[in-house]
Amino acid sequence: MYGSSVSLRQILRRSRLFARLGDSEIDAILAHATVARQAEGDQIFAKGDPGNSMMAVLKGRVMISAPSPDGRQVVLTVMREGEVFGEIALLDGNERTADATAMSDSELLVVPRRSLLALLERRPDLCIDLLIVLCERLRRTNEQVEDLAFLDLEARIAKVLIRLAEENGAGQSPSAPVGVKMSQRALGELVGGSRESVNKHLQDWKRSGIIAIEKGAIVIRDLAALTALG
Amino acid sequence: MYGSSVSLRQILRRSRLFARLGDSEIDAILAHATVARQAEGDQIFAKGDPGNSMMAVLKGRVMISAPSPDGRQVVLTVMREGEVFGEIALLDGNERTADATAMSDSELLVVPRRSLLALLERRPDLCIDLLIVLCERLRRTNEQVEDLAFLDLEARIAKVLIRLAEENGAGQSPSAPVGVKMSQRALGELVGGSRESVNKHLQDWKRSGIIAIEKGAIVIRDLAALTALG
DNA sequence: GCGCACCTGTGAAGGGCCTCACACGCTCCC
DNA sequence: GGGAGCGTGTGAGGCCCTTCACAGGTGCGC
Repeated sequence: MYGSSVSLRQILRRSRLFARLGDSEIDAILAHATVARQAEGDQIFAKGDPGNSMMAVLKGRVMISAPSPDGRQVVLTVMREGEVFGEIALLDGNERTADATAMSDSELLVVPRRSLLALLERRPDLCIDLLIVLCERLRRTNEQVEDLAFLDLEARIAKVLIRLAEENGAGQSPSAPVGVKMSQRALGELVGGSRESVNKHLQDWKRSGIIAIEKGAIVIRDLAALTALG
Repeated sequence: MYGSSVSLRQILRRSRLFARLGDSEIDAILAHATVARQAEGDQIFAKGDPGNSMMAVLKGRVMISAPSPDGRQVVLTVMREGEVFGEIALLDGNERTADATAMSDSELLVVPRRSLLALLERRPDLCIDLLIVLCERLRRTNEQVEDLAFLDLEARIAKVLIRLAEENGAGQSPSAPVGVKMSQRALGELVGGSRESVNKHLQDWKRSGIIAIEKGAIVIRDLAALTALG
C-alpha cells in the first residue's frame, strides 16, 4: 500500500472533485482503487482504449494529447497533482478520446468505473462537482479552439508560456523571473506548431530581451511584453 | 402559452437530458420556464453575459460561436431541435463563454438557474444525463482542436459538409443526394477559414463532380470522394 | 425603380508556417 | 572513446491560406 492513507486523503482533498468528502467516504474509494506508478514517458492509456476507469494525479504531471495519423500530436492539456482525468470515457462508456502520458515519474490513483458510479449515486452532490470540473474543461477547450482559429503562432506561444509560468511560479514572489522547463518540441505540440517555428520565435524574443534561455529552461524577463503579444 | 403543453413535452422528450422524466416532472420544469421566440439573426446571448439560465431548442437552429476582437468569429457548434445549450455558464456560475445566435426563426425554452439546480437535486439521475451531454460536448470540441491542428482547410470543409449532410438527411433515403443550405461565409466560420478559400475549394469540387451548387444549396453528388478528403 | 445589403465568383499579391537539410552540443551507455 | 539519441539553432524553398480588389447576382425596403 502507498504510504499512509492519511497522506492520500490529503492529496485527494486538494482536488475539487473529492474536496467535500468525509474521511469514511474517501476511504471507501481508496478501498476499491489502486495506486499505479508510472515512469517518465510511460503511456497511461491510448486513444481508442476502452475507458473503464478514472485517474487522479497523486504525484507528477500527465500529458493529455491527441495523436495524428502521421505521427504528430497536439497536447490538449497537462494534468497536475490533485487533478482528475479520464472521466469522459468512463462516464459515457465510449473509448478514450486521447492519449495520456506521464511527463515525469508519477503516481496515479485508479478508480474503477463501478466504484465511481456507485459513489455518484450515493453522493449526488459529487455529481455537481464533477459537472463543474467538466465545465472548466470545456471552457478551456473552447478557448483552445478560439486560439487556433484567431491567433497566429507567436501569440499562441506567448499565451502558453504565460500560463506555464503562472502554474510553475504559483508559490514564488510575483516579480521574480520564472523559468519554464519544457522542450521546444513539446512546446510546439502544445500550441499546434512545429519545433523549428517555436525556436525561431523564441530566438526573436531572446534578441528583444523578453526571455532568456538557460540550461534548457526558458526564463521570462519581460512578462508585460509577452502578455501584449498573447 | 405555447400551443398545448403536450407538444412541448414531446419535444423535450427528444432531448437526451429530459428523456427520462415523467410528465409531472416535465410539467414542473415548464411551470418555471418561459418560451422565447427569436427571429433569424437575433442574438440570444453574448460572450461575457451573466449566465443565469439554460436553453433548450424547441424549434429552429442556434449557432454557438466565439467572437474575435477584430470582428471575425468561429462557430463552435450548431444546436438543433431537442438540444440544450448554455448549461456551462449556468452550472459553474461564470460568464457565458460564447455567443448564441438564432440561425432561423426559433423557439427556445428558457430554464432559470434556480429551477434547474432544484431539479438536479431532486433527480440525481438527471445529473448523470447532464454529465453525458457534457462529455459528448467535450468529445466534439476536442475533435475540433485536432482538426484545426492536423487537417488542412480542404479536409475540414469536407468533414463539416459530411456532418451537415448527415444531420439534414437523417430521415431521407440513404443514396438520395443531400443538400446543405448554408452561406459560404458561414461555412468558413464553421471551419475556421475565409469565405474566399471556401469558395475556391467548392469550385474545385464542383469541377470534379463531387458536389453541385444550386439555388444557394450545396448538393453532395459523390459522398465517397468527400469522405476520402476528410 | 433604385439603392443597399448580402451572397457568390475570381485573380493577384503577400505572408506565415511547414518541410527539409544540415550543424552543433550534451548525455548515456556499450 | 565513440556512437546513438535527443535537444537546439538556422537557412532555403515552397505551399497554403489570407487579404485585397473587383464584378455580377439576388432579394428587400424606401
